[in-house]
Amino acid sequence: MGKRGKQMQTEILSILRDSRSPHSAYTLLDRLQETYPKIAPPTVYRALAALGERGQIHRLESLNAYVACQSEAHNQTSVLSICEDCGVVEETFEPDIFSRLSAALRKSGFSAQRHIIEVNGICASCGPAQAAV
Amino acid sequence: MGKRGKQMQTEILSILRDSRSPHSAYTLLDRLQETYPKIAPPTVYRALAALGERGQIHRLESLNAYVACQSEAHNQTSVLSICEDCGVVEETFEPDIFSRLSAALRKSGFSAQRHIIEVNGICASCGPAQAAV
DNA sequence: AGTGTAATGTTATATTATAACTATCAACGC
DNA sequence: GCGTTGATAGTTATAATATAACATTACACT
Repeated sequence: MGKRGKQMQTEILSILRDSRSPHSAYTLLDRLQETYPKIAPPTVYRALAALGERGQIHRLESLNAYVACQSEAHNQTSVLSICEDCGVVEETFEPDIFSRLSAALRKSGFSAQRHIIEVNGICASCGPAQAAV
Repeated sequence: MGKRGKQMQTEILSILRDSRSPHSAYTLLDRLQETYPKIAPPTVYRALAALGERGQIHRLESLNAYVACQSEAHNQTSVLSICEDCGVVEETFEPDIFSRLSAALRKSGFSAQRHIIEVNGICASCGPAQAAV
């Protein structure tokens, strides 16, 4: 990994950390182009791939977008809950659910390697309890 | 819904049911064009949307692809397990896991509406037990 | 410096999805 | 029957996401 790659990864991570909402690769590209006018999509995708491998970001498969990992312990599989109202993504850890899931699938001979759990709904700040206030 | 729309939906459903592996929208488009040479992407996407709403197909968010629902009871949320080796997708029902997941999120005020659970791994036919045979 | 390898840059293009507009057709009141 | 309306489908174009393929640079080692 060269200097430039690291730099891009750091920039992307800081953009993602500044907001709890997901950003698409092209939103990130636009942001990076403010500083580095000439970068192209592969640069962003390479940085995203590197960050993803280290567990520093998560890809939201249902949105084709990316968020920063909110935990210290990267590479822990997590549940990503997405508020349909405000767009905020929260990360929660439910190791028990993952192991049950793996166990359930193992019964039919399936060996789980990667779990993708995304839940759409309404977050605490947007929910009816808040709306009523 | 007109005649043509229904026809497309039926065709797509039968293509998807003929294989347990996911098909992309454009693979389906190619297949449909063998019979209806002039159809365009929106036709396919409209049919997929209608089938999806009725729970007759599932979209694999992590693959941007579609499979037929394998259950009689559509609209039951299911776990989709994807074999990384042969590509086959199996659908399993774990209502208990979904309710635990919703319950866990509810603790932090999140109200779950839609669960996306996809698991990548190796299926029974491709697993080490089989490889050893 | 010279060579080999990995990282980055660049161009082009593939893949997935939808917007926006037009045409068709069926149901309805007249 | 005839026009009006609203829903469905067709068409064209383009947006959004992602990667292939190749050129260039940087860097480590000799």
